[in-house]
Amino acid sequence: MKISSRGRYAVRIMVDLAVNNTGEYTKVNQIARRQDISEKYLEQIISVLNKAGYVRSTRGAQGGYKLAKDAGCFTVGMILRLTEGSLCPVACLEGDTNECERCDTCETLDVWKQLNTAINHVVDGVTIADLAEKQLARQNSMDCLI
Amino acid sequence: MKISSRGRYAVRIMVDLAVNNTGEYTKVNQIARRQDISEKYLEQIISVLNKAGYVRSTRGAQGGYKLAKDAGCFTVGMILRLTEGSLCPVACLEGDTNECERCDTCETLDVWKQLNTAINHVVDGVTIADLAEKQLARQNSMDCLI
DNA sequence: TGAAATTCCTACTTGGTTACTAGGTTTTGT
DNA sequence: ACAAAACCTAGTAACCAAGTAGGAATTTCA
Repeated sequence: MKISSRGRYAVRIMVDLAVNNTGEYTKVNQIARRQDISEKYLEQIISVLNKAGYVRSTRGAQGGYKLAKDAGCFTVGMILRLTEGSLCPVACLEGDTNECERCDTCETLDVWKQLNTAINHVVDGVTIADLAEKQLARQNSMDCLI
Repeated sequence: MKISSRGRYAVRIMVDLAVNNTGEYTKVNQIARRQDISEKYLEQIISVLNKAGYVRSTRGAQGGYKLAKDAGCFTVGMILRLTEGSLCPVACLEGDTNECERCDTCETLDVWKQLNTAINHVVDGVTIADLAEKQLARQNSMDCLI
């Protein structure tokens, strides 16, 4: 029941792009430095976000990445499902029909459904913009102390 | 973000013992047959439940297992934490103090906290007795159809 | 036009975990 | 004594996570 590094990093990358958004393209090595993630690994993860159309890229010198849309358009759930695969706590709840043979008499299906609902409710209720805003607020309050 | 077979099986074993509770000891092969789980694998899982004091056993002929307490005393969360380890979606929320270096500035910690709370709320809010009751109700309604 | 900077693509590696299977030991009722 | 059970430990095959590595393709700029 752990979120993998891939998923966690993907969310952090999106928030990083939102927080440091200047309209320009951000390079992988900048994100990597700020987020303390290996450049090579980050490359792989951001390429998934790119193929899904969540970020936009340009190659070559002065290239980089930026969010494809407003940060408010992306929920944490979207990012996690993309990078983690399904967030269902049990395989039988994936897809439209339950393929499990025991599903009609399953004693435990109900708990997994509740769990699934609760998880989705949280991750689909938080956007990258929400997280970015909080981060900016935190940074500002830190600046005041200096 | 999947519950493992171990965890799922452990919950089913507990519910099975609750549903089929006669006061007598139930043999592993009976549970295995009803639940369609390999006897040997089930043995290993139930031994964890035994060591935790959730079930009680007697060896030898006519031996077996039964719930150590009333089914209402056991939550799904207890069983899962025992067999899965922690249910925290991220490692840094385990334990009393957050050991993560970035935790003071972490952009994403808040989502994981919300997720953790939501998960705990579900699994700690459902007992083995709840599941067993529903199962018995289901069985009775099936009997009526025959 | 050439060099540098950058994304893009693919393969590999290492280590751990899951989900079992297998085989033997101990205990106990009859 | 014997059979039926729980108990214990080791092994194993397959998979996945979390990277590392190296080079190809593309773009900018001097």
